[in-house]
Amino acid sequence: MSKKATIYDIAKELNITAATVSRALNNNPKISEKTRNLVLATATKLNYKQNRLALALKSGKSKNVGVVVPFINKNFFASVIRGIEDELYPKGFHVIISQTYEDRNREKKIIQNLLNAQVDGILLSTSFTEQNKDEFKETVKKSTPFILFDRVLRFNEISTVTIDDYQGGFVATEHLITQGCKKIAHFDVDQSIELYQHRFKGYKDALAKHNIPFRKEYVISLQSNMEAGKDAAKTLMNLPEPPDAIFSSTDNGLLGAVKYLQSKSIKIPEDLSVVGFSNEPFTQFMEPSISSVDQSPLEMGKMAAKVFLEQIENDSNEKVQNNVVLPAKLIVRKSSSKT
Amino acid sequence: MSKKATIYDIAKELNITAATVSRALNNNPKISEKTRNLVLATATKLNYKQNRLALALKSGKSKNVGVVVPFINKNFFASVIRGIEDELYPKGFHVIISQTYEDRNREKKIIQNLLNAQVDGILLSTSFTEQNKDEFKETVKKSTPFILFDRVLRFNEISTVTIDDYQGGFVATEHLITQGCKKIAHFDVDQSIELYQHRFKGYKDALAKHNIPFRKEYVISLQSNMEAGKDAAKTLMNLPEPPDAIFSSTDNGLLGAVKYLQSKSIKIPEDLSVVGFSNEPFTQFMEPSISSVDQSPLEMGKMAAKVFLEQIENDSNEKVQNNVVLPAKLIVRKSSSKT
DNA sequence: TTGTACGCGTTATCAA
DNA sequence: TTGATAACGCGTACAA
Repeated sequence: MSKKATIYDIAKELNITAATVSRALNNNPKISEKTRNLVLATATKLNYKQNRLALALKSGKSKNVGVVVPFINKNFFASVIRGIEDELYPKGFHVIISQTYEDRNREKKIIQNLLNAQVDGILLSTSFTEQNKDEFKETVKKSTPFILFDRVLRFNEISTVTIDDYQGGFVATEHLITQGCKKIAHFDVDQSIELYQHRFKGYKDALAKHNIPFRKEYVISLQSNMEAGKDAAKTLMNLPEPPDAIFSSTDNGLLGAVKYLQSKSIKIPEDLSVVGFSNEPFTQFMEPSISSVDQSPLEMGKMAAKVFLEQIENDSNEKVQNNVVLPAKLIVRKSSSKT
Repeated sequence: MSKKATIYDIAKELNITAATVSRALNNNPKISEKTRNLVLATATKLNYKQNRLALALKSGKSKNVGVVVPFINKNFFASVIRGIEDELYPKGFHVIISQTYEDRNREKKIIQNLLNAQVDGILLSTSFTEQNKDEFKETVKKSTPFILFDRVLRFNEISTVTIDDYQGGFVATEHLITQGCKKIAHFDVDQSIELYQHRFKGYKDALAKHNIPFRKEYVISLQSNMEAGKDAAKTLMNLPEPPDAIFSSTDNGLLGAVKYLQSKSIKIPEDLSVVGFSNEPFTQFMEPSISSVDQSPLEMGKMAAKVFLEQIENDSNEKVQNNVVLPAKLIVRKSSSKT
């Protein structure tokens, strides 16, 4: 058996026609029990396997979905993908992975590419921002369903899955206040990205609720990496009145800050309490362990997949838009537990 | 433009035939410059995009490769996948991800599934072991190229990409000896998996080279998780003569051990030095930071992809078997630096 | 240089 | 109940 068996091979074997074989294989009622069994028997005998490509071409459904993220090997995205896979694989879908490196041009190419591959849908965490929303819109105006997750842009026709970043920012900040902190700084990343806007707003509103004045010198925008975090911490501590807490929208930035503070013998949480965002794995193993807001990536992936499934079931005539917001859970650890 | 444009649409537009359009699009020399430009112009005008499915069915090449790993959201595998993607995407391949959860039955189904999808190759880290090598062989005896990486089984016709686990085990152990450790324990995981055999052998040979007697009570087999690591450390420390070092084949197991040792106020590295394996991200952020053997997952992914590419270029008549062994790099950190 | 005709593997429609 | 035929979108011998 050099070549793969087709329905023609099994038709020839039984002196019937391929159409009949196809019917037998697909549980079509219009066929005699006898020939069906015959077909099934020779199918296994010839080790026949359905060719998904042919089926896809014929049906117009490839049973593939594209998943596009900035980086595959970041814990958060890897876990989201896992959630998507978990949900979609049992339904017979294959997941095609691509990464953008946060490069918008690359993202456009990737989307085009996936569309050419006739994927049945695209789940993506975009690197486009409010500034280039229109450009993004152009590459998306297709009949193929798009689901945006985590890093999203809002359009009337496109479903999104996010966590409640506002609530996350609010709860984290309020927690620090409850611990007795009064001078709470904030690490922001990029206000042209919705989720950072929301975290920032949560922070501000929590301060306001507790009558703590907002000070703009306590807010630093930084890249999401250790070096930037170090610099930011340094800047803060050189202030005439340094903060007694940091709520960071990025765990990675916070990591750098913590390392810097420890090098300066500033005690965490006694001298300064910190809470991060993302619940990166390292946060729980550090000394002290770092409090962080969990984004439940697995659930987010599953939810994105579910929204996609609903979308393609719903007689595609009218698009159902669905904006799911998952809860954000603050995980309190030593870095913000003074008692 | 509700429907996607095909070559027929653009043919009709120009009153030529689809064949001519196809030629123009594929840089076929047998065509006049004039019609080519005409075709190209209307192609962009109609927003034509090649249907990969049809091409795949026609050519027998789907330009998809399957990647199968135990878990997507483990740092090591996520990074391998990233390496594969980095290498394959520029060559026009799409990467289809699947995870087995270390379930052999699931792995078999996944492979079948990918084969039905007509992937051009499968790169996988298998959950089959020496004991069920034959069963694995059966599901693989296909014309589709298979590349095994990290967790491999050896067959004459199948290429593999691994790191030098033996060398990793050897160097890690010798490093501990150099640091003055004389009673070096070993955390093993599963001797039916080749890579753990090799690490174990490296450990033993390093001891032998330095005339340190091998003690079998110093070797513990455990699951790759924190709880198991805790128990293992406890067992070791309750020995009449507890070790002064641990070389662990698993970072995760070692993590549990370190936590246990610290809870017992055993100082690392002063009282006991440790070296792990995998260079998991958390190892560098812990206090003390943990020495570990790096597996260069990115390179492994790239290499697996390269081996695959060679394989399909080579006029598939004779299979080229290629067993690549990447170097293992010991990363020395505080947990094994006494000076 | 261009057109005609066919096949890749399936399924769906119509006839028998 | 089964067979013949067309169609999905593309590339490519072969003929013109």
